Amino acid sequence: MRLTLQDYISIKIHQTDLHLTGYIKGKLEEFNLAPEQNLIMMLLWEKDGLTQNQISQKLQKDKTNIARMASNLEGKGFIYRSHCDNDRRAIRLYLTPNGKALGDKVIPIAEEFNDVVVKGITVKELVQFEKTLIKISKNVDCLLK
Amino acid sequence: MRLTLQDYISIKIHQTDLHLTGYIKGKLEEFNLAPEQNLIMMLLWEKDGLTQNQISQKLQKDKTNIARMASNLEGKGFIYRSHCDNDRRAIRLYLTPNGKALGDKVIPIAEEFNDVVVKGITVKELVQFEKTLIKISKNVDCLLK
DNA sequence: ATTTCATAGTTGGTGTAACAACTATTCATG
DNA sequence: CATGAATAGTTGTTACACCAACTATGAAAT
Repeated sequence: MRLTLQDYISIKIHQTDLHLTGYIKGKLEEFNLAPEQNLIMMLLWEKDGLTQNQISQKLQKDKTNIARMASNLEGKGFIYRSHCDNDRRAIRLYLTPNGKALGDKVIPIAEEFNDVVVKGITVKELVQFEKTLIKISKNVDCLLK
Repeated sequence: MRLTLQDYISIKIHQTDLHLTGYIKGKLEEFNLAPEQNLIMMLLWEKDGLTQNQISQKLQKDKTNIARMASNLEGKGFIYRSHCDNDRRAIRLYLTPNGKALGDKVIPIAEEFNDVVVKGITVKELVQFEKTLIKISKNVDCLLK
């Protein structure tokens, strides 16, 4: 029996992800911050001065994406980049005063966003959901070895 | 208490989606077919001659994306485009012999992909997972009104 | 110390997504 | 049937995601 597109769980996940991204994109628009750029900022608000490589690992993103997003954030005046003294290859990202100030406005929005997302979902349900997500991730990760 | 990035369910969904996309991308590479292009092909293998607008609705994608992907698929020789006789605005997509032949090879891979994704997950667990996904989608959809 | 390998980052290219502005056709209404 | 609204598609722009190929720097090994 042939599957229709709607039978593929991967497609449902993909479409949900697009909904989520679209939603948060709208929320962040007024701050001139794109969703993935915001993730870098979230890391820096937590710990300033991370290298691009550290950010790349934490966000599980390609280093090329981080480089371009960092360049973009620098252009917007939220961060500046400076070569690391110990290792001249590495570049550390530091918040500008503007970037620091932005956190006070954006962090509450991020937390409120999460509240909206999980509304009407019990803790138990969410935990089970995350378990299934992890199973799915692991099922396809085996390719990478 | 401040959330770390890993506490955001949306980020977990996003990263799982990226894993899935990366996996299927690898599987389809040898056929010169990108993941989202494949979705259009899946629809056409099911029912040939759909308009771009119909495809756009079925895939819940922006019409601009469909237009460009269709143009791409035409360039690869898998489909051809032809203005609809009843409505000169609309463009129908038709499989070429090459495109038809591709289905015999790719459809089994798509179904095998789904098998891999849901491996070790019970039907009950999957149903619950989908319910939660829908809840999450609905929670952010309210913005659109 | 020199060669070699590994690591951090950049650049170029392709493939999605989403939005705005545009053309061309069709429909709806007076 | 003429005008305006709606619809189908295209083009341009921005932001990711990923790959390959590149530079620069650092580390390891003989």
